[in-house]
Order: sequence, then structure tokens, then C-alpha cells
Amino acid sequence: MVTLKQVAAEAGVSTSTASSALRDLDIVRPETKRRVIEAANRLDYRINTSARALRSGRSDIFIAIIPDLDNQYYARFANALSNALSDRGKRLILQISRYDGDTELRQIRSIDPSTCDGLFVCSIANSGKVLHDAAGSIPVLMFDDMSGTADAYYDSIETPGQGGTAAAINHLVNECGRRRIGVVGALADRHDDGSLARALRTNRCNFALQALRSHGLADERSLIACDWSVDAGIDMAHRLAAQGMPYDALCCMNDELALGIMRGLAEEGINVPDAVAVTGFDGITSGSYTTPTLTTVAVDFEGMAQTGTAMMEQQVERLAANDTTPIMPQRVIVGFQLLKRESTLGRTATTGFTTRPR
Amino acid sequence: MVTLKQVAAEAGVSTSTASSALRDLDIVRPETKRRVIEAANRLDYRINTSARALRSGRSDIFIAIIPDLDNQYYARFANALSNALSDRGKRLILQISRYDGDTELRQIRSIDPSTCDGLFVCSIANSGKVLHDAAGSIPVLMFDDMSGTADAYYDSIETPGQGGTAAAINHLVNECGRRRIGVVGALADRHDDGSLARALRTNRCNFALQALRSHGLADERSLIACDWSVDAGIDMAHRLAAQGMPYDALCCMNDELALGIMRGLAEEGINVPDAVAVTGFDGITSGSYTTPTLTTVAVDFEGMAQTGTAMMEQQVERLAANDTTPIMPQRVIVGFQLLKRESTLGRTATTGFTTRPR
DNA sequence: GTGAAAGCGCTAACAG
DNA sequence: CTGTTAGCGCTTTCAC
Repeated sequence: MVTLKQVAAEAGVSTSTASSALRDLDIVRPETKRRVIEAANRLDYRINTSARALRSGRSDIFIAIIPDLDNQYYARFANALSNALSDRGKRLILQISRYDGDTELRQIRSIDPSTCDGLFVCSIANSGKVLHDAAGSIPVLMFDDMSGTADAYYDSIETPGQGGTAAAINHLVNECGRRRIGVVGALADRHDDGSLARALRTNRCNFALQALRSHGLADERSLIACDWSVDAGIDMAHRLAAQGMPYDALCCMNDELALGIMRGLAEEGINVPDAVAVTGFDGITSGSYTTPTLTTVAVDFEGMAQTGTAMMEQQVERLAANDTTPIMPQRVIVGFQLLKRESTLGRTATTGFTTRPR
Repeated sequence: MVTLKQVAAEAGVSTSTASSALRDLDIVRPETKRRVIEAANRLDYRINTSARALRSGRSDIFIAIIPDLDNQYYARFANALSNALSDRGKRLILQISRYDGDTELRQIRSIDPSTCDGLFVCSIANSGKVLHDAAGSIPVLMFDDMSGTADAYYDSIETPGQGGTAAAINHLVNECGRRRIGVVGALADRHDDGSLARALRTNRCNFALQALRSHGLADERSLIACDWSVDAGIDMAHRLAAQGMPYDALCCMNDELALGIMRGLAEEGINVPDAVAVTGFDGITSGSYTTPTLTTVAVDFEGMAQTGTAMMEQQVERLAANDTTPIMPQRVIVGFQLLKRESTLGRTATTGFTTRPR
């Protein structure tokens, strides 16, 4: 293996100069820099990142803990995050928690700071406080932290629950003329304090209800408790059909659930959107080619990843500079776009069926 | 940060003994081992992996280069691979090549062996030879190596092109009574030698044609050139419809393509499977909840990942042991299961539409 | 079985 | 601007 020492010898400089040159520090004369770089190329030198990390304390490696890549939401997220980091010369290790809070904690505890500059966590079970105890001094950025605003430990990025559900509900009411709208995806509480209200407060359902209320359309039947999964959606569609389908629109809290709902309704022979309009949330790709295509709140995954890496970088800098001035954890809400497709608009006569709404 | 030195002090042993104890080497007395482990737990010691990698030459980190995680096939693959490695105490870095052969090579060249014990590559553009030049001494395992058997440089794992397409074709012929079967997904050649025959020889289309031939159903119209993507599938469906749909079944070379075909056929008002039966290949999740659900050759992703990590481990051992005895690269073909669903069977009268074929 | 010492390849501190 | 020196935390000889 070619070492820095050999490159330095080849270029006729000392190892420290070679090191500085390859890191493009300004203290090296351009001419010297060039000689070193050429020598490195000639020898096909590759830096030993372990040695660098050991000495400098920075590995340029980050870890993302994600429930499952078979869920398209997380897959797109991981994709965007990996690309965003890659564009900045950093690498991403993926750890799959399999939707298990304990696995997640175990994975975090096994991380050593020397090979991980920072941690991105999509937790479905652990609060910032719990993560903090496990992560120690490692910078952490959370995504859709559901543990409440009062005890925010870390910077976090949120999907646009308020704006997104409002846009979906407005669309259903104003453009589709729906009045009996169900909000599908209320979560059974999974938090320690056992209060359903608390979990709800911080999640999309609550915002959707607010939006319904603003139209004077909220009642005790507005909220439908349901897991955010395809299978749960299918089951729920059958259950609602058995009740005579008391809704003319179902505003689903994520796309997988919405696609399950659509499948279940198809099995029941209930037409979407004529009998029931359906909206999703996330903007995963498969909603663009199902029949009917799914109207959904498309989250800006790339923006989420860009912002996330930028925020993370700040934290890393702060840590490196030993800056311990207390700061408030930031919360950033990412952008979205309401994609109006067939599950609310139908196959419009003018466009027929020949263009694919994206 | 707690170092091994501190753990050793706490346990009242030397650092080397502490090191051996924590690595569970047999040379340490059980009693001593216990003391060291307790000390480590007490201090919440986490090994500095950079230092370990620098000294030992092993990082327990692997890299997978994958075209895109928004493609469900690769997402499931990455998921399975990450889990398989995780189960063995190893980590996976994901690099997204964005379907670009040059990006892929650049990523491989930037890898340094000290932080990467081995490389998993899903290449869509580079042959084993080209990868070999870029990867140097790093162990590599390829997935669906399309560069031909003659110049195999690395161990590889293949999806079951022959068995899978044969199963799909047999199903279409014997159980669905189809005779005018199109094989969708012939690839334009992307290899250096410019021979279409070469790329074909090694891909699924060829095996599908073989299967058709065995039923006496192959002719010059059997093969339909088409990209393996949703959009290409939609376009192709329209094009075939414009030709009066000369097929009663379309055997698609992957699921995304098949789902695109189904979407396009729906736009054309062509019923699946009554007018045209459709089969896919891969077994991605969304085929289980589209309407109709997709009959497909479901690849054993977990088996693929398990076998892959095992084969990789062998290579790593060989390298560590400096075993240079020449060996033939292995090729392993993973298992599959033909999932018979609505896109070929229809919504059977008995089960109605109430159960979801998985 | 255990400890002392050397050193993996690099960067940071300082001297020139 | 460049070189010398020290040492990051660990594993690996090799004595004992």
C-alpha cells in the first residue's frame, strides 16, 4: 500500500508538507502543491482514512438509523441523504432498526465517535432525551421527532404536517366538493406517558383535524385510528365498506396507507374518486403509476437531505471548535407540493388517460 | 473519551491483556476476562475503531455501490445486505452511483482499503475487469454481473434468470393458456464490444426466449426492446396498443417495467389479465397491492444477502491469510418463487376480491 | 497468562 | 513556506 511517506519522497518534500498539500491548505506554495498531487497520482496514492480519523478525530463518515428500506419513504430519504453527503465528500453508513426502539438504542450505543462524525435518526419509538443518553457527545439530527417540543434535545427536521394536510383537505373540500372527510392514520400512543393526546398533538392527524375544523367539517367521526401501512389500509377499507362507507373522502397520513386503502376499496368495488376520494402524504414513487394515481403531499426529500446535512455540518463544526455556548435546538419544516392526481380528480375527460400525472 | 488504557487500569491489567480480553481471545483466563469486561462496562468504554483498523488492517466496514434506492429492487437488496452484515457485527456504507458507470468508478477509486474490508457492486455499466482495475486489492462481490462468463474476475451472485423466466413462461402457457407471448425488456447493448448478442446472452431475455422456444412459441416478434423502468413500460403499453396489441401475454423482465406496462394498459382500457396477462420479475412489494396485483418471480433477497456476505467473508479471510492460490470465481444463482397473482389469474370467483395474494 | 514495547499512517504543534 | 517531532488508541510481537 502506498503511504503518504512514499508520496512525500516521490515529490521530494516532507510528509507534513505532503499532507498539507493534499488537503489543499493555503500554507503550501502552489508549485509544491502541484508536485505533491502529481506524485500522489503517479503512485495511485489513497489516504488511509483510519489513520487520518485517529489523528484528526474526524472520519467524514455519518450514520443514519432508519426503520426499513423496504418502506419507500425511508428509501427515498436514505437515497437523498446519501447523495447529499456524497456531494460533500462524506459517506453514509446505514443501520436498519427494523422499527424496533431497542435495536435502535443498541445500534446507537455501539457507535464509537471516532468513526462517526454524526448521527441521523428516524426514530419511531425513542425520544430525543433517550437518544441523547445513548449517543453521548455525538451530534444528532432527528427527523420527524415525535417526542414533543418541550423537551427537544436535538435539531430536527419535520415533514410539513400542518401545511401538507391543510393543502390536502382544502383540495378535497374546495376542488372536489367533499364534505364527509375521514382522516386516516391516528396513532395509538407509543410513548411512555401513555397520553394519546400528546402523541396526537405532534402528529399530522392533529393538523388535518384543524384543517377540517376550519371548514366546519370536523366531528367525532373525523379521526380514524389506523397503522401507517399498506396492510392496515387494506383492512381499514374493508371495515369502512362494512359500515356502509360513511365518508366521501379519506385523507391518509401517508402514502403506503393510502395505497392500501385504494387497494382495499378496489377489492370492495368502491370507485376512487367517484365514491371516495383518497389523498396520501409523502410522495413516494409508486403513487405515480398505480391505477388510479394517488393525489399526495409530496415532501421535498432532496431539500430535507440538503438542509439536514447543512445543519449537521454546523453541529460538527461547533463540536470541533469546542463551542459550548448553549443554543436552542432548531426545528426546520421542509417544503412540499400537493400533487393532484386521479385519486381525487379522476380521469379527466380532456386529458383522457394518456398522460401520466406525476 | 474512555480509552483501553483506562479500562486496563480500572481492571488492574495491562492494555494488551485488556485488548485480548475484550476480543475474547482464549489466551486470557476467564476470571481476568470477566474483570476487564466489567471494567469496560463500568466506564462505558467504546473501542476506537479507527485505531483498531489502523493497527489490524480490518475495519469491519463494507461498501455497497448501488444505482438508486428509489428503485425498490435495489432498496430491498440494500436492506437485506445491511441487515445481513449487521447480524455479523459489520457495517455497510452505501454509495449511490445514480446509474452512472463513471460515478461508480470514481467512487470505487476513492475507496481506501483501510476503511473498507470489501465491496459489493451492483453495476449496470462496468465489467468485472474494469472494476478490478479500479478496486485494486479490495475484495469485490458482484451482483448480476452482465459482463460475460468468460472473463469473470470476481465472485458473483445472479438472480435466477433461467429458472425464473421459465417458471413465468410455463405459467402463462400451461395455466393461463396464452400463446402470443411477448418478452418485454430486451436491452440495447451498453458494452464496449458493441454486440447486442453478447449482452443478450447473459440476460434474462435470452432465457425467456429459450423457454418460449421450448413451447414452440418463439418467433421474430417475441422480443420487445424496452428499458427496465416504469416510464418505459407505460410508453410501450401505448405503443403496443397502437399496433392493435398483438400479444395475449407480456412477460416483463422486471417489476417496475411490468407495473408501468399495467399502468399503460389501464390507460388504454385494456384489461389485465383478460386481454393481456402480465408477469414481472423481482418481487418488489408494490406489486402486491396494485390493482391488479402482479404475478412475479420473487427473488430471495435475504438469501442473496446471506450468501453474499458469506462469500465475501471467505474472500476477506483469504486476503488476510495471504492465500494467493488461484481460485475460480464462483457464481451463485439465488432462489426464487413464482407468486401467482391477479395479473395472470384474475380475480378468481371463489376467493372474490377479499384476500390479498402476497 | 500476562506485560512491556513497538509502531500502524497520519496530522498538529512548533521550530526553522 | 517547509521540516522535525510527537503521538492519536489500538494490536502485535516477544519476553517473562
